[in-house]
Amino acid sequence: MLTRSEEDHLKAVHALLQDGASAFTKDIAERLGTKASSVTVMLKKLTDKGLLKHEPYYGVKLTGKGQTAALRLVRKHRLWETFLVERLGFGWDEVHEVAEQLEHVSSDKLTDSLDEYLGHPRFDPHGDPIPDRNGKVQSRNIKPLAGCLVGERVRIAAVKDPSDPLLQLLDEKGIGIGMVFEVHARQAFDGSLELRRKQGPPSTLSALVAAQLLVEPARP
Amino acid sequence: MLTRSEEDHLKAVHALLQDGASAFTKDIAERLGTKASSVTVMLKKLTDKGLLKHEPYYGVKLTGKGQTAALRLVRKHRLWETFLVERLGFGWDEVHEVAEQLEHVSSDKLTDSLDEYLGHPRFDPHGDPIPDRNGKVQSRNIKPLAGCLVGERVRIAAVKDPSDPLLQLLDEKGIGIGMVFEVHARQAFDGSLELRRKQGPPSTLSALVAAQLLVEPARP
DNA sequence: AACATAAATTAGCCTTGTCTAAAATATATA
DNA sequence: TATATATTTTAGACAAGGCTAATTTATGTT
Repeated sequence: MLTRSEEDHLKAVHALLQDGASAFTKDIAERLGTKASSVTVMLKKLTDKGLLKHEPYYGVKLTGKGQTAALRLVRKHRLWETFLVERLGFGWDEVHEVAEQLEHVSSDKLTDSLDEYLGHPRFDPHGDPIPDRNGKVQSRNIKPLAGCLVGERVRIAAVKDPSDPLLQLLDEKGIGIGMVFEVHARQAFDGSLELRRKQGPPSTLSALVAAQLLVEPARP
Repeated sequence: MLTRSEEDHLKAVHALLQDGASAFTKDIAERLGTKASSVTVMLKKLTDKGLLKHEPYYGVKLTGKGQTAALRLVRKHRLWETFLVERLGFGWDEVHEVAEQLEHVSSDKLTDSLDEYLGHPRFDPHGDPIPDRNGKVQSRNIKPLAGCLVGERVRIAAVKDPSDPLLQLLDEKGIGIGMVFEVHARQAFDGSLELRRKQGPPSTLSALVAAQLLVEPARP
């Protein structure tokens, strides 16, 4: 059984390793709002429990056991986010903090029942994949919107680092997961993009925001 | 903001005071699976926070603020139990432990959304009333014992017309307000009922007496 | 009244998880 | 290569919340 703090550290490591990056003590601390010295202690503890490999002064890697545990947490987090948005009517920018608490409730029966109740969703409201009960995630052909060519037709698949201000901005511009756009123009001087949708007004996005949006190919 | 342990103690006090009984340190400890000495410390802490009145060596009472906080916990607990049973298909005997965890999730928006999602239920799967967002509890779901079915588990809530001889009779049979029984058998020919309690001997009541007793559903 | 017993409290210790400050290590630069 | 800097780890302190053991208070009995 893991404590809440252990779970938080495990999830932070998993999140940092996600993008192919490596997980450093200071990054974990920053992500959790604690100090590096505290993280060191927890890393040792999780290593002793066989959840990760921690070579002092070098990086951290997840063991198979740690990977499994981390994926269970991710699964719970994203299932709860889905529940909050789809059933309780939360905005997609209001769910993170609450899901952060709900994910620590430990009951396999609860998790699996919720999964079934929601119809085994494979992606959460932010477009991130939900691991199934065996830890399998559905993979997709996604890339940053910023790298798309003019004329490409794409579906918004996910938000890379979903911060509240960013989600709110997207909400204001009427951009959400699952929506389909055509890249209509790119400003050479600042890299901003103009998107067209089938109906409704076009939207202009800064290069910075476009780099945060992950898209998948969409049929015309 | 209350810690989880503070919430647990507050709820224990509230539960003990429910039946008109008084809350003693050792009872709280027993209920929480801790030691009396630990409880004493927490009682002092909650008293300092203005949630209860604790006269050392005498009892504990809830302040208005404490009552409000306790009712919010009860509300969350029972709403989650309802959700688990009605939506996720849990058995009524499987929900307590999970609801015990879920009730500590702090988000008013979550609680109120859940309440609305469930259609503002007024009683949980055990028949216990669910306080509304202002702490109001629905007048209880009471009915004459005489109309109960064999197998029902009920708490004695009131005596309809309390005459001295009747009260004396009940006293002799060891029956009082707040006690919980299971209706174990009904004699067809005269309508008399046999009641079983958790410990101790069974009691047989005439149909006349059973008509005088008002009961409410009780959890096992 | 005096004493025995039960319950509550206090005192002191332990574990967990955090912190700060100091020491150790790795890395970049002159 | 030597050294400056950034990062990590270690050492020691502290608060929360639990425990045991000893003390205090209330209550019941002779």
